Amino acid sequence: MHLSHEQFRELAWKHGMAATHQRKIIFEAVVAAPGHYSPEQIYAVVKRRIPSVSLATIYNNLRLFVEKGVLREVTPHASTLRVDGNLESHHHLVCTRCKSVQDITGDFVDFKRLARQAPGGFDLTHPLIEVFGLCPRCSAKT
Amino acid sequence: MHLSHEQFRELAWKHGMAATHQRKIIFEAVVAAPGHYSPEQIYAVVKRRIPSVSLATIYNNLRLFVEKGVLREVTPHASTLRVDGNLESHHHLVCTRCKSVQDITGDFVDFKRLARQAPGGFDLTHPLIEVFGLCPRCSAKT
DNA sequence: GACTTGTTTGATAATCATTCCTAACTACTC
DNA sequence: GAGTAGTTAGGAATGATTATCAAACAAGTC
Repeated sequence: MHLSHEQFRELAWKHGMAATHQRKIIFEAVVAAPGHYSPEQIYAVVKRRIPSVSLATIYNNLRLFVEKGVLREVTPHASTLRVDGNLESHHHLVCTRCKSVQDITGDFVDFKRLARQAPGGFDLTHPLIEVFGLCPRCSAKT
Repeated sequence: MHLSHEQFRELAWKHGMAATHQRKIIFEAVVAAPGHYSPEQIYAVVKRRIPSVSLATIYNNLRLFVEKGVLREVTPHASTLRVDGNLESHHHLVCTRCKSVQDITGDFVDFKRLARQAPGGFDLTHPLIEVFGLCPRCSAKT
């Protein structure tokens, strides 16, 4: 996907960011990516169009895009490993802002339907569900 | 939670691991943790009972526990940031082994029920769902 | 179109979580 | 209780991400 300078400027404007060339190219690279690229991969793509670009610029702008709500983070997670000692069947409620995790039990997923919609071969014998939202504390801060 | 030496030995045995003292203390620390502790926090707890323990031992054993299926990882994630350029409403199917993420659309979550079971104050106005399983490739390898 | 101000960039150093390495130790077998 | 394979402690190494800071830039003002 390519945008005109005006289109991108409007998009950036709407989210309170200056419309720089780098930002436009990075945004295009992310949206055009077939899957979910890592910063390094995006860097490689952007470098083809702006050879002088710095990896730090990729990181800065990805972060900015996520903060401004233009893009979202896949599996938002605490920056460190967490393990689950709760051996009962349960799901998780994850706060996208502070990354806290609460356990939740209950039967709110239609697994039959899910299985039908999942691509063939995806093994859902022990599905775990994670629901993202805002915990009370972060929600209050807004 | 404290286990007798015999109880832990049996548990370890069942999962094909040797029953070392360190492992027992680490396991107890994780299961006793009220929330989801980080490796550093578990290290601090274990250190109170085994002052000479090394942080690497915590990491090694947490990884082992997860591999052997004794504990599970909270929000399994790729070791690097991923952003989502898909601006349509959709959910994710995440492979717990290779960490790949596929997009999935569809209506398999009962949000009313979920809202009822979520603790008060948790903001679910833009819920994202992530379903963990095994992608076809990893599922085939077993 | 030049001026100004606050923002962004690029290059590199710094930081943080995690893994690797190796010699010394343990659990378990016989 | 000696042998052996697997485990540990400790520190060095790695890899992802963030901080720093001087130079370049965006965008509003004249």
